[in-house]
Amino acid sequence: MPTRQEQKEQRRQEIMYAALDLFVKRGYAATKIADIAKAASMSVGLLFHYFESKEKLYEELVKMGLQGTAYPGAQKCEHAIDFFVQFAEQLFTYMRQQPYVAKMFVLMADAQRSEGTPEHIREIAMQVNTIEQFVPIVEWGQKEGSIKQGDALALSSAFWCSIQGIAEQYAAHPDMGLPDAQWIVDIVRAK
Amino acid sequence: MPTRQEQKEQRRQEIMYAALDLFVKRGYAATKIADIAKAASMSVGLLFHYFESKEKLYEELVKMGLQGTAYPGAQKCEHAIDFFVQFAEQLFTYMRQQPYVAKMFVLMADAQRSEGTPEHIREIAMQVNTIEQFVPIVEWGQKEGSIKQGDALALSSAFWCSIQGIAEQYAAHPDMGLPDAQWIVDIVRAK
DNA sequence: AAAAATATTGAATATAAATTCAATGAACAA
DNA sequence: TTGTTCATTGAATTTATATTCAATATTTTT
Repeated sequence: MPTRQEQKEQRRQEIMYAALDLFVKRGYAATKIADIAKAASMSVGLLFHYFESKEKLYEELVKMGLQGTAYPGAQKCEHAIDFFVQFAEQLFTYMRQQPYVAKMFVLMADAQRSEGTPEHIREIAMQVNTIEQFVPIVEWGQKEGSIKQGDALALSSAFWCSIQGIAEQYAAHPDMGLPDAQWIVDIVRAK
Repeated sequence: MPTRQEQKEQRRQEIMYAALDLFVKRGYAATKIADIAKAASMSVGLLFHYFESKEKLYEELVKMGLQGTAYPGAQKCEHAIDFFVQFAEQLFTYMRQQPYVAKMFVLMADAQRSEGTPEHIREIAMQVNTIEQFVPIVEWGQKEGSIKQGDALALSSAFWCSIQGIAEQYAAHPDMGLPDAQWIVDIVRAK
């Protein structure tokens, strides 16, 4: 028998996962509190007992996304290209194992990109560094010969956006599966 | 001096472009009629003089997207890979030349994917054939040796989703530019 | 120029969705 | 056991936004 504290935490989790799923499938604005409540099998009133507003719930989700998203560093790679391989394979593995990883990935991107996002939430979402983190690694790989030539930021961006697009597809239709990570890494790989 | 018919058509266009821009930047649900009206420099009432509802406006946009999206066929390519090169380069060229191409691209994908889309609109959006159209070309290229091996549908999907992700980024931040089309084609290219 | 048709506006209304709340039930502490 | 606190509900309220409308201005037709 779980303590009341645990129960409470459990409830909050349920709400958050239900909201994450719907926010990703329909978008934040299109998702009704009533739908989230239904998905979490509870009344609207109870949902508000746990979260003071829809926006606050969104904020909590984005904060959770910020935590969970500790991407693997460029540990012990002989070649720069190996970093990208590791990165993509690890990410895809997580996504396959835990559906919420893919969803969170999409949620964070949305929060960053959409003009509809309340400013203070966008700021939180912006804290995940994304494209920029790849630039130095691309540059290293270009010197070294394992990464193709070209504007390093543009290459990083192409890689990242592709993963983004794939994550969106996967979040919406997990049944379709994820591609071979190597295929995507070929975007940056030297010929 | 334009005729009234032309004026009317002009007005409708203005509204549609304003709506396209906002739908893409914020999402359909998050976009307020009042915002569209302001972006199109007209009153809310006038907007309703031209479109009977927000949903109808959305529908018209999706129909427009269906028209405009006559993708180039696999004309006269010696190798399958050339088709993908042509396709990506042509698409990127259009996107660079006409901002609305990238926006429309994103709108259509959203309309297809989002659960929030009214069913009859989704059906219209679904008529653009996307991933499936690539499968036979991938298969041809695999026999031929110009496309890498692996599940043809998965490969097609990876290619398409990547372009999708890049288009989304570009629609939101056109200033960042588009990558070299060849980089993306490398997803499917045989080594 | 007068009449008719169309364009345009913004405030009024209707609708939809978020948020509150008073009431009830269940668990806990005494 | 009994009182107290927390969980839970759904209907009532508030707020946000789509939609309507009556009034006015402009253009076209006769």
